[in-house]
Amino acid sequence: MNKKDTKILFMGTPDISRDCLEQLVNDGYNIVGVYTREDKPTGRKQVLTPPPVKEYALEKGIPVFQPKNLKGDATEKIGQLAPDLIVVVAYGRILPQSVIDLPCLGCINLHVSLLPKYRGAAPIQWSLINGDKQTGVTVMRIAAGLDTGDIIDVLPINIGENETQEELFEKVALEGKVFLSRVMENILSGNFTLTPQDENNVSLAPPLTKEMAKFTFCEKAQVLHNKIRGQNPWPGAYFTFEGKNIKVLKAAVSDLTGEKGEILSTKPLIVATGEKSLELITLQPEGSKAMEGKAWAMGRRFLKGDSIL
RNA sequence: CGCGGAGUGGAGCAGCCUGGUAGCUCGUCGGGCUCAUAACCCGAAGGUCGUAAGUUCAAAUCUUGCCUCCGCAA
Repeated sequence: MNKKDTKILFMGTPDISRDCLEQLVNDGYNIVGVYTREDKPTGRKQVLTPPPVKEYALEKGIPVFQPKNLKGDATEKIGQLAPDLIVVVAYGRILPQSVIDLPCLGCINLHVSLLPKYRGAAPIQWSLINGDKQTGVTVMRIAAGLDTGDIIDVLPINIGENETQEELFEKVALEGKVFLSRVMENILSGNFTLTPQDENNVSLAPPLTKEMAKFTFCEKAQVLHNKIRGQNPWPGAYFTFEGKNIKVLKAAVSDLTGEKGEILSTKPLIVATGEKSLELITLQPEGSKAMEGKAWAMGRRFLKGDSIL
């Protein structure tokens, strides 16, 4: 089968999905439709905002579908589009078996982790929080269940020591879409093998929550640094001080030591932790804009030796 | 009308309640000290206090409208 004749149904929601869809369009595939999540109210004004994938699809004149689920009527609707292949990138829903069985070439999914590690919604975030040195993208054949299908191909990607969630996402999207493009060609030419996932090494990457984002200076500096970069920009790791939440956007581990929570330096702002200390480079107090750590320290009139535990 | 915080020299804040000469830490510039420095000392520049109106002899400060930024929630 060649690209033009292959009818592709694309499913995805966030930015990385948009990038992959764009790649497929540029590659010349026949995208017969795009499935994405419903528009969500966002921002302070609760404005209904479409997902990135939808915006792009509409721009390109591709039909967009946003059903609440894929069962029953929705399955029938997909059948009418008669796709040869369904490509899923971070759609946010699990496909029912009835849909998986529809396309003759099957369904494939691009997942941003080295499966079977980090199955689920937030693989990038967890790889950073756990301080991994490497992540990757996996293309697999979709099976019923959460990211459980047989692996078609894998692309490892190294993680920089100070890389944030935002930066890593961008890098992974960039490399991932090219990788997807290559794997797709192999699939069309029948040039691929299926490798089952090793069930003994499965781990999950559940969605992050605000509660998890809270930290104290009792933890180790390296652990905190990983939490901070893994949760920037969302949900944003924070600590509380005088009843207010202080979000830390950027930090670095320092070798200085002291009592937990003790301010070891105000210029730059360095706070002692459970092990070593943490330089707070950029932070954002509740109700304020992001600012330099030292600026916050000046405004609060901190002195070396004060504790902010 | 979802809840809330904030707009004061380049940065972060105080002052507002109890109206009456614009303040603090930092930065910038100049000079000094030092082997040297992100350290220290001396000096200088830089602000129609978001905006409009009202009250008053007098408003950063009190009242009201408007604009902008942000946190929470979604």
